[in-house]
Amino acid sequence: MTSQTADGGRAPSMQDVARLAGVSLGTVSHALNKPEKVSARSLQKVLAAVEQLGFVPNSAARSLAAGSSSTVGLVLTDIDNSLFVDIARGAEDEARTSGHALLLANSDIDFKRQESYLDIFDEARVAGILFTPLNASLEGVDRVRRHGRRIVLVNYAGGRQDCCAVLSDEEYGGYMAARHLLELGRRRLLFAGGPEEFHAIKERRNGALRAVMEAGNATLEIIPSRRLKSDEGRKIAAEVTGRAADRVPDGILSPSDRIAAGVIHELMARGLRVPEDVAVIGYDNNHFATEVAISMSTVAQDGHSMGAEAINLLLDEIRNPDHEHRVLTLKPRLILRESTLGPSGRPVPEEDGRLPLEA
Amino acid sequence: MTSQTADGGRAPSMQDVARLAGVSLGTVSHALNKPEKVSARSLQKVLAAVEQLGFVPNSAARSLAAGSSSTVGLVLTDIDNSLFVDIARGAEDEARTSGHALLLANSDIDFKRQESYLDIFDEARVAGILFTPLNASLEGVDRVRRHGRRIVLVNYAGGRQDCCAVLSDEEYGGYMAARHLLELGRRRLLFAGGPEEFHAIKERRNGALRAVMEAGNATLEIIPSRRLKSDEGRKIAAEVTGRAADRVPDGILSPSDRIAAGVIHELMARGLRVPEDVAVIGYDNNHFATEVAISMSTVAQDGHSMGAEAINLLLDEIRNPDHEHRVLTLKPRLILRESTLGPSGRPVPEEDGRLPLEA
DNA sequence: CTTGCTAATTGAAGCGCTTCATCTGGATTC
DNA sequence: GAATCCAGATGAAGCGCTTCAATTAGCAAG
Repeated sequence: MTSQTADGGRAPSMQDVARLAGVSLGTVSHALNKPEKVSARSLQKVLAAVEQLGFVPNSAARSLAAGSSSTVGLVLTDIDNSLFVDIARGAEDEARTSGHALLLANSDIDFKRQESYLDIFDEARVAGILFTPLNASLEGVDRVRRHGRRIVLVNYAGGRQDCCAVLSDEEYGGYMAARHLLELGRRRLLFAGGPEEFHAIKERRNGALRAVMEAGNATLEIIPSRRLKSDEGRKIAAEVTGRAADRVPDGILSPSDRIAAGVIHELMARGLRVPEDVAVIGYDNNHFATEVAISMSTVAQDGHSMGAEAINLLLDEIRNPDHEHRVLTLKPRLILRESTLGPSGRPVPEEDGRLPLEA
Repeated sequence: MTSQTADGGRAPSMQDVARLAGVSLGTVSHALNKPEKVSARSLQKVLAAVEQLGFVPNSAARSLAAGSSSTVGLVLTDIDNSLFVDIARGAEDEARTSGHALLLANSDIDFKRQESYLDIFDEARVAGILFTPLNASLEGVDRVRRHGRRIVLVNYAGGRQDCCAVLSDEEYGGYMAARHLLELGRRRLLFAGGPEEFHAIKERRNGALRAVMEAGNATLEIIPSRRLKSDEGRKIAAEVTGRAADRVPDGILSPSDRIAAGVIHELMARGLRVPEDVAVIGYDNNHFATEVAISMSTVAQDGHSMGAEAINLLLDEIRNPDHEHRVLTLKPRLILRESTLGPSGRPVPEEDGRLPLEA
């Protein structure tokens, strides 16, 4: 309770604590880090002194002396995308249970920032780094690994097998989405939007294609777009509704919820019924997916698990001397809502029998 | 280019660089930190050695020796709310221009996490902390300040004048929103949703009340809700549309875009026209505010400026010996879209003559 | 009362850097 | 050519902690 204002400016050090408690420096350190190695009496005295001085350990000194710190750094691509928010939460929860703090850095889809934050964590000698890289390049990964830093890739790995990674099965997600539309009886499918140079989007498209091929009697049209925003969806919806009736798609899947939201709203504005006339399904289960005019079916990647698993891989790499790198690929889940099922809109069991999670 | 794998495991230190470059330790340090104090020849040699060894400075050692680090910590309340995302971006941009890195920590609306991250930044002896506190308590602020840590409050300050803060004028935001509805000729206003114990929400309500009082011939009904999610909005909309025609509000303002989105969608689902029958305005200009069925009018707090200004206050506190604490209160902006203006929906100049920004 | 052992405690070495007082050597001046 | 300077370079002292070898205290057994 009692703690004194910084007299003399300097924050109290362990030395000060030791003096006040009448024990040696080493004992204070032990008392704070491995209390079981210290007599109850000393422990008592040390804690009292800590309290009285308002002592806060200096983590710079600690990690300098110990050779490494206990915080984990997470370099995020885009804090505005709820997938990454979920990843951060999952990582944070898991890190916390093992006594590690998680610090975030947001690269904001900027390659140079991404690299610079990698370096900052590297310089800070963090216990490890979780990294959701941009497509572009993984050179930063090699750089920090050369310095002995441990790093786990999340959400994208560019095919690397030489470090741990947690991925989402994008191809399968696209497959499930298309297959769901096909099972609803839709045959003229449209894959709406997305820049093809993104690995994830290409995969989702491939998955959709596979489902359509399997079905045999269906078609998949593909209209790419440059960005992933909702106006692209509106534009695409406007275009296809202008067509002859037999060329209007009856099922639309989009690699992003934003685009899907644009599609849905534009279709409705033009008098088409969703899902009766056109069923629409998005991707990502963004946190706003239920705030749309009609709640949106989508493919959910379990960001929380991705973050948590990534931490586990990292901890194994840290603690286990004969650690072997592993790449975990998590299956996404279908989440069915009104935009494909209609107002009855309650979730139905998905393929493998589990109930999809409600957001 | 050439850099060698960690032989011997140990990362190369400045000592190693000095040896290889054939200069002293001190010279290496100078070359790296204040190159102008060093001859061109030494600089050359040092940089070459750094390159060859793949040397990365140890920031723990640096901040231990220097007494403080150059990173700034930002403790965020809720990474899922785009206001905080904007604050983070603004802070990050501004910090970067002055050579400070910004590390984020997400308390996820959890008081204990919030306090623990405050401590982590405190222990790391960061240059300063930006803090968006929960209502609950500001005791962590006092704790870290006692240790000499500098801290700037963002978005909420609980009336404190003894530290720097950047706030948003919530009362004025509520006032503007209500006043806008009144200027559209609406007279039966409804303030929809929000837990009243939140300071910001109470303020917004007070502002709305003030506008209605000023108008004289209008009424403001208030229906609180426990949470800020869209289903609360749907519930409220469902309730009021069930009423006798002359008791249905013709203008609804909500302290959150989520609630407003629920209101809009439910009204439309029940056959009411927005904005012809009921004009609706939200609050926060969340990033999904344009992904709604009809784009949503809202009150925008300029998170980016809040973050940037907070960094500036912090830097002044760090650098300026006769710094004085200041509380900055930023005015929010009205952003007018279809949900109050109708399909013409283009932005009109706001009160002070500036054009509202499009999201 | 010894002896032997373990549990606690101690103090010093060192982690990798910054900084400051000190020293060096070449250019400048008279 | 001696005296004066000053940019540059140097090396040691510490920053606050962890850790380890060495020491001491505490206690049961003989």
